[in-house]
Amino acid sequence: MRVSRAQAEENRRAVVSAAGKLFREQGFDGVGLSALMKSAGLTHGGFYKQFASKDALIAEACGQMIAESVEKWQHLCACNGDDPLAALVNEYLSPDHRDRPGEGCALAALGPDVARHGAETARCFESGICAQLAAIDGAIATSPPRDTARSAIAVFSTMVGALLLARTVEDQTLSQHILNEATRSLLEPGER
Amino acid sequence: MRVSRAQAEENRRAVVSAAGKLFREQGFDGVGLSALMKSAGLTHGGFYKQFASKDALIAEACGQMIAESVEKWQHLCACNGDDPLAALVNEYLSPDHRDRPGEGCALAALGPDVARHGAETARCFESGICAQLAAIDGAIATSPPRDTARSAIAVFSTMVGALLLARTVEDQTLSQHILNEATRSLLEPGER
DNA sequence: ATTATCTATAGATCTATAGATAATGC
DNA sequence: ATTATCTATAGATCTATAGATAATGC
Repeated sequence: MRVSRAQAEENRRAVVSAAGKLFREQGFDGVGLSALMKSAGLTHGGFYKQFASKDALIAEACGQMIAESVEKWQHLCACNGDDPLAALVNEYLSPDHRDRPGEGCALAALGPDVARHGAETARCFESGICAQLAAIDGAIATSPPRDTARSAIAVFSTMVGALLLARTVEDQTLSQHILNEATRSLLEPGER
Repeated sequence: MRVSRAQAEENRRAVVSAAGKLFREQGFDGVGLSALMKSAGLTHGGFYKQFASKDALIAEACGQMIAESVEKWQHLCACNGDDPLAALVNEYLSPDHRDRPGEGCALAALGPDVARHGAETARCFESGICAQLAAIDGAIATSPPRDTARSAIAVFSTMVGALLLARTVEDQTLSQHILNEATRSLLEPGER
């Protein structure tokens, strides 16, 4: 039943990865350790050899998700030097991102869960938010001027809020309209 | 042990009201029926004489929360005829609203929970969102022109997203900065 | 010999139900 | 007599732990 040290480490990574997906889809309280371990191909008994508690896994999964998001944003900016802001906004407000919360922005999927949880996960999200704000600041400076020159905080707020609205609404037409309208308001060209 | 019909109806309202507060504070999955009934001054055994299931209560509590929000928004607009948009934004992005999710916007507190839940609660939120968008549309038309003439969807998205960010962040200074910056971007005066 | 994972289980909590109780309302 | 609420409990699930098992790694 024992596996090699390398395999064990990969198993551990698989658990953290499965946790990231399942938490975003169903919330911290919506996933039990049994289902979680099963989703990583293991049984629940082995959990506590890898993690001190469910909260410890939550903290680690959050760190992982945040790191991935920030990296993805920086990559998007680097690959779209002529208009990085458009790249970020179009990606973030795409139907694909809306429909796959398990692989998307942890803040939009778990924000309220994090606010209810301990300070450790909150601080983790905070550093991610700051990094994403910095990415937007950089993107604004590099991108062509818009009609409505807005701060990074205003841009990010609009993005997160629009995604939340589009996910909450049932009517697909309205949902798409929200994404389109938010995108338009963030990217409409200016005269300067 | 039995109470009068009027009292029973008031007890029922107390349960729905307590549910609205506790759900917003701790999420649908974070509150058990036992704690919920206790918070309304009753024992858990009586729950199923009043509600068909926990899901039924969730749907009813959501309807109640949405109705209260919409009414509050309309009242705010009616009482601030000279600049209803400023009234809405200042209220929504106030530290008080940020710090009391149990009495605040259900969308910001429960958006992801609703998206994970059944279609019934989602439709309930959808009608509330439409009503709030209509209120913003009316407010924009009545309020003085802003530098950045934006659609109701963009304004609402920024409001919801900023509240979510301000609640997630741990650092109080940053949290306040988010609220201030979003408010400024939504209300800075225009020339027209 | 060590240890990653497994099966089994403890103790708590959750949703839901059953039957008892006692005050209302006809 | 009806019924709103109570106590008690069933059955499922949740976090966490204990001890068994079998393959790794020295």
